[in-house]
Amino acid sequence: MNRRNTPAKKMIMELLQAANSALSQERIEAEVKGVMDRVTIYRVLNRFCEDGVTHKILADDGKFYFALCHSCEEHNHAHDHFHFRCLGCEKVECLQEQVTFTLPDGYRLQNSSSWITGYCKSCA
Amino acid sequence: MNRRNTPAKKMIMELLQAANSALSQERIEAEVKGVMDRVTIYRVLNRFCEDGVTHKILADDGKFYFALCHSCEEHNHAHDHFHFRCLGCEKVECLQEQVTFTLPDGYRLQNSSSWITGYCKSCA
DNA sequence: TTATTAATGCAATTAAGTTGCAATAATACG
DNA sequence: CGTATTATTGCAACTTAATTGCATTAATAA
Repeated sequence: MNRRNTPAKKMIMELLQAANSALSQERIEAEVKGVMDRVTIYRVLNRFCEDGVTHKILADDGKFYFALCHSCEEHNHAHDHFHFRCLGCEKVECLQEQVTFTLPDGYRLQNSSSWITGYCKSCA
Repeated sequence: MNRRNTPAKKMIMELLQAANSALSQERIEAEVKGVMDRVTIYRVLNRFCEDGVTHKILADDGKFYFALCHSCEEHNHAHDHFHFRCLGCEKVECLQEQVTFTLPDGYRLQNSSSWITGYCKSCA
């Protein structure tokens, strides 16, 4: 199952790199308008995730956002920071701010996900 | 538009009170099995929200969970705590643990939502 | 006891994402 | 370079969670 280098894949990768933030399928679809099918975008993004070059996070708007893995170790994506979703430009970014908490006694942690919405510097 | 006291409404309210945690429509539907329509459950729950007796929160599984308002002031629901969703019993509960963070300069806060998944004391 | 209209049930729709399948096109190999 | 292999694509159809339209039912005010 060797991956192939297709125009769709290249274009989506470029968008992710240029954005320097997490993008939703919806957003990418808007950017590539008509160049490729809706489903292709989903499939390319999910393949990126399988390959560990991106990860997807479910935002507090119920949609998935895809971002390039930078500080993610293989199959252990770093998510212990807050995610910010701008209601203006709709960009999603990772904040420096770490998420910290202590679980009640006897609880076992599996995952955590913290979202902040508002307006980013340029949109405020 | 005066509200009426229907069996559906009563039953759902009792479930919410008994649960002492946030419930999804799915969960409520399972509990009332066949007594009322799926859509009715959604409508009752959403009316509760309109009336300020419950609030709904979108969990990190993409589903809405409804909980009675206790420490919520009118139209200003208190959410500055972590929410815990148990992967075993599927219960959602509010933790004591407060969510704290400082936004980068120039950012404006609108809302925040923090979720932790794992196994609660009885399921661990 | 009846009239008003909120609430319900059922079918259909929306939104985000996934799946099946035949057609297309990267790429490995002779 | 030409061909075979099979990953990738596009289109239609499906899934899941939730909402909407509309005719019918049933709280409740009179």
